[in-house]
Amino acid sequence: MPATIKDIAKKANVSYGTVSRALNNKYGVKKETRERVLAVAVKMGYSPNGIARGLVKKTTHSIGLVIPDILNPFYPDAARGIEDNALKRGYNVFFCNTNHDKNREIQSLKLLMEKRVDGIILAPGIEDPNIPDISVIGDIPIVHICRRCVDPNKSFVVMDDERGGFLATKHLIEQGYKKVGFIGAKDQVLYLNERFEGYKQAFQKFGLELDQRYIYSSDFKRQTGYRIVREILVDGDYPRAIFTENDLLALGAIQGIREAGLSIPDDIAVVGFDDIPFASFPEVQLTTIRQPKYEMGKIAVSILLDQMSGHNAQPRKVILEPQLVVRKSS
Amino acid sequence: MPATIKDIAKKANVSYGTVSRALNNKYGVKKETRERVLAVAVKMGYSPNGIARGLVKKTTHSIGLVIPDILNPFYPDAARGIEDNALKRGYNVFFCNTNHDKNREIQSLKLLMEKRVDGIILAPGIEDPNIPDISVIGDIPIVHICRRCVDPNKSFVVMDDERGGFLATKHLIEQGYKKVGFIGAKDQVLYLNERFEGYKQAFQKFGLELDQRYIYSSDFKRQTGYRIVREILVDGDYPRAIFTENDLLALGAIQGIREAGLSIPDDIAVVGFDDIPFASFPEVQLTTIRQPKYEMGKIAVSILLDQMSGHNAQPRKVILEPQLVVRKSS
DNA sequence: GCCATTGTTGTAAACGTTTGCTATAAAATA
DNA sequence: TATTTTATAGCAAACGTTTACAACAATGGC
Repeated sequence: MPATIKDIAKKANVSYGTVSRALNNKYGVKKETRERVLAVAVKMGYSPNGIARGLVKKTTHSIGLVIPDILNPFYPDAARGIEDNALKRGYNVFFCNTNHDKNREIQSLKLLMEKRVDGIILAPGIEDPNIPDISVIGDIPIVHICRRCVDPNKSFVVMDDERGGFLATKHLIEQGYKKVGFIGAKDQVLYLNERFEGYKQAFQKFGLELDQRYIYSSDFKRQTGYRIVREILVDGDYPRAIFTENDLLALGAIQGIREAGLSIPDDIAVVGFDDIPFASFPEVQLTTIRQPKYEMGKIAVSILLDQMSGHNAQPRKVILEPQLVVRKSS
Repeated sequence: MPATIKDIAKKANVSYGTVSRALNNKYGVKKETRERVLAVAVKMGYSPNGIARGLVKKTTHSIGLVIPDILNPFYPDAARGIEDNALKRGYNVFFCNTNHDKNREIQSLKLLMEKRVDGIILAPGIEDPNIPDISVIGDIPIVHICRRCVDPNKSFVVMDDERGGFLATKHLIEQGYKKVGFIGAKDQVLYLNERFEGYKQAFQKFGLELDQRYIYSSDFKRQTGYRIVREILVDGDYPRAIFTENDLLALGAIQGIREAGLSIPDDIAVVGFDDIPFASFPEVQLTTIRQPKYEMGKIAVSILLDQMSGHNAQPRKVILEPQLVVRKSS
């Protein structure tokens, strides 16, 4: 329905090849012809058809973004870093939220492949036993964020999660806590859980014994943090400090602790991970490990664009430094 | 680079028209031929080229989503409702965040137009004097959310914001507060600010005089709510209750009030708008007006899809009911 | 005044599909 | 057996661009 290049050509009395050249500021068209064509184009409200263009140029100027949970405030921040920078370079981003559902992750990647996006940024969800099959995207450039990709040929931008876990746990131990618990996805996950590794490492470093009773398996949801804490508090046998794999879990835990009539950090200290905006609110004041979320997205885009251009395209592995932010919950 | 329909045709010894029919389960191809073709296709790892398909079918199976601020927790919720339902029907969504920047909104819409998305869901940002020009999208179906579109031919899904503002203010007045203030975007916005209207309406209904001193002009950011409150508290002349245009402003206001050593709701009561997840956290317990965010996104998608199908395509104006959620901040 | 050069424009193939039309062979009908 | 119907498959146009190549006129050098 919108005007095409041929419509313009007819109105301007030139061939449509010339129109294309005029519109794209290509060399080889007389100034006055170009101006006439342009005038006709704006008068007809011409909008180039990216689909047709994509077919011949084999590039769509769009990238795909796959994340596991848009409701986790970590991701909107990263998404913003990605979208800001993509748009700046003229790229649109296809956005896919998987709810940590592996099948949906695959489905999304397949759709992105069919859409022939020029590149993909993937924040994988929880892994599950049927090995995640990234191969559905053919050889579309991809960069992983948040989680290292085992494939040595693929780029990623991650935090040093192990160090983050270490810093958090070390902080708690140094505060004098002996019984430091962990809440996180230690089981569902096939790959190494680095934050958990860092936790264990801190114990080792300080010569403390790991107590399996205080390690609680969980997903990434606030409610789960809440539920676990309520359960262990009725038990009576609970740790005096807790390191949680993300801030949402920490917030749930804090709620559980408070509702049980205990105080933070006097009865139980809590340290989270991510530094989502809410963590800094005066009502919360959660000690946590800061991730440069926006930055992470931004870097991922520029790596991806390098990869797509073919220039500077060797796989890059970026590991960002975590930062302990001490607030009042510990 | 990926295998095309012609590659398959060659391998399977049929014409490429037949391959297309086989792949799409069209009538008119012998069962064994179809199976042979399908086998070749999976062996070659065929992925249909949506670009080429889009060119001939004039439909891309993708929709655009334009929102003003992904960092406001209201929108991820709505985005999830949109993406869930779009994906269910096989549609991908192009995601655009505008940071309340009108130029960027236009740029995003233009890009979506070039990408020839089948439909658009738009949550407009703050309006500004140079009239927002939606016409860049030609006649792509569009449905507005969060804000009513004046064009009678366009669909929208909104809350009854005026009623929401009324309910919030009424609640405060009924609690016995006489000096009820307002923080929100009363100035930058050209169109009628319905929440503010509801606020004024409540005053009228209770026969109270509106006090201009307690009406504060603001954007939608938490920091702004904080700043405004700090300013008015040093002033000394401040309202005893505040209705803010959204929850982020309320959270900022609460922080400001607490940091000034005042207590909520004893010294100042606060009511927000949106019911973002944090509002219900025990640390916050913000009284607010609930918006059915996920639902809103979901409805928008189904209206849009109707519009796109041409069936059931008359413009629909959906106005959802607000719900007052009383917590501890009032 | 002839040839080479330059600047401008037109022509047509290509991108990877879908689909209406035609062609063929087999099956059904007369 | 001759004719019509049906099932299957091939052919080619179309979608809206980009771009290599050819065509042509005007210009300049000799």
